[in-house]
Amino acid sequence: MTESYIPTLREVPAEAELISHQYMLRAGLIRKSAAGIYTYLPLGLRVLHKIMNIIREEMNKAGGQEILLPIMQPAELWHETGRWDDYGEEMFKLADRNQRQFCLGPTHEEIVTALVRIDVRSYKQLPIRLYQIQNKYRDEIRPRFGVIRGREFIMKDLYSFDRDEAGLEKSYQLMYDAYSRIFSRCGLQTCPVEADSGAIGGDTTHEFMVLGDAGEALIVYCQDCDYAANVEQAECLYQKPEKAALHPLKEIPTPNVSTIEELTAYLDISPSRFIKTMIFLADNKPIAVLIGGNHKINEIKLQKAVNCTKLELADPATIETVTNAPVGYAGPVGLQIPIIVDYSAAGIVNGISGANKEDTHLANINFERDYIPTKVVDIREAQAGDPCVRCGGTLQTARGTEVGQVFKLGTKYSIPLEAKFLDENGKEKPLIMGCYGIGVSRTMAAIIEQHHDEDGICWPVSVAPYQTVIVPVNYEDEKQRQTADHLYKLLTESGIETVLDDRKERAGVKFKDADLIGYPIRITIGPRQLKEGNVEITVRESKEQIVVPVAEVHNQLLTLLS
RNA sequence: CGGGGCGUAGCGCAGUUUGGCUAGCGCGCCUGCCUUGGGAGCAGGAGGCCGGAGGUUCAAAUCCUCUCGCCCCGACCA
Repeated sequence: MTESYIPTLREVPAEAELISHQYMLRAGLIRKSAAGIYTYLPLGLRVLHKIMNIIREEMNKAGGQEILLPIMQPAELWHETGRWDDYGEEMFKLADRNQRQFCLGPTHEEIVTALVRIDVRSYKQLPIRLYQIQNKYRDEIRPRFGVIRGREFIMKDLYSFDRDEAGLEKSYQLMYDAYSRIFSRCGLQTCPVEADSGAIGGDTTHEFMVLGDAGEALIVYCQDCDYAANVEQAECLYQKPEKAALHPLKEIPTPNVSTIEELTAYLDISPSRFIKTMIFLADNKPIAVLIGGNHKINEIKLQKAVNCTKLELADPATIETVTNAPVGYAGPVGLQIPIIVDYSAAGIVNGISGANKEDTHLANINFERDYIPTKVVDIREAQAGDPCVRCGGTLQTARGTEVGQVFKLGTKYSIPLEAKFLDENGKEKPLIMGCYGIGVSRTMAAIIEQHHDEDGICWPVSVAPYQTVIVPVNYEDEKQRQTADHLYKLLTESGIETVLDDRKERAGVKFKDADLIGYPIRITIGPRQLKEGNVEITVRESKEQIVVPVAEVHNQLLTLLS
């Protein structure tokens, strides 16, 4: 260890907020090079390799074949699928000396499809499942949480090519199952959730979430069945309108009261009685969006509902032009722009919304009587307490970090890139694709989030950088040194990954570092036990200690590590 | 990109409001002594273009302008 590069830090670097980020820096696993870009130090790299090997084993078992695609990719391919522009600012773009355009691959669908179209001609060659473990580059708006959202990160991505939907279904299921095994072998508890496919595309997709408060994603899950979904995707049920007599419209003065929160307090009426009217710009054209006052708009669902490529909240000037009133007093009655109505708003009888007039709201607004909806759709964000779309049970929310995602892509890439094959009837067909990613570097952080205590990391044996650390209390002591050297040699030769802390440090320092780094097993060699020919074995996670004769250490370890 | 904050020794920070002598503290690092079961003690030491550029001033870590970087919240995203 005196010759190892394991620089631990006593103090928490100011930049790190998440536990996993702090421990990765302190335990000497990573060092930052720029925002969202990290160097892996020897211990960090060992963990990474452990995770990669688990992934490789499971991918190979599931019919995957490893390849290595280029990081630098020509722009032409991305133009063919339209993603050169669609991916937008998030892509690192560069030009060579002749001004040919390239990007640093944020993902590899284009290039792998272009590969397969060269060589695959016949249904007899299918299915094909190719994967790689490779760096990805995404110019994130905001890199954060250390390695969890980096601009350079390591991903395993597998692409499946099948002849038909049934084949895709099989590939998808194989990957789904492999992912469950991979994460469980890494010691991670994950929860697969239905998700939105974002810039990758396709219809069916699941994300594998590591649950925890630090997670960036919000998910909903059903208490009564196994339904779980990212809120980006989670559907909400249509609610039947209340049955009540319709009252005539009535203006109510609301001076300087415009937010739902203020209105609730000012009028002493529950938020669910309000119809929130928001003005958006969909491809730069204003639309009004109506939603129940106690709900939030899910912009992803909204964007799909209005089928636009750019969606943003309207600026105050636009709102004033459209509603003839300052921000905060928009309502559906009399609006001359398309009105998109969420289920939650459509069901409100005698609702309250803005009057399109400064300092005024309108009461007793009713669907179809007072405004004609352009569309009635599900565009709200699911929330705790909602009924489950599957079984009607009650939904709960939780936070999660996404460590993997599986997509059914279909022909989104094979058609524009003309990746085709001949079926047994000699008919030309596009390949049916799926893609399956695991954030490898992020997985490492997620494991720490789930396996740590106040002293440091508690690595699961399967991914620990080393399984065992030998700590002689005083390595200068002749007897201790002999025992330590003997055990180190014995264990190493028997295939147990072992570190010998031969540093000239006081025992406390060595213990602290061992706990911080999180070796699953520590063997302590001290004068007290050594007098009797014994050493102490400590299990990091449980802190359980046993005293064993030197001769039995090896056997004990085999038991503890299995 | 909007809002907030921070750049001073490897790490954590003080000093900046109110300009003023050689820029400090803790940890870490080096040497020696001592110590050796949970981040010891004593003594000595090395280490700074005070993020960068320009300006104001007799004088700038400190004031002004510009710039670069980093962190947090949001929008966006895996």
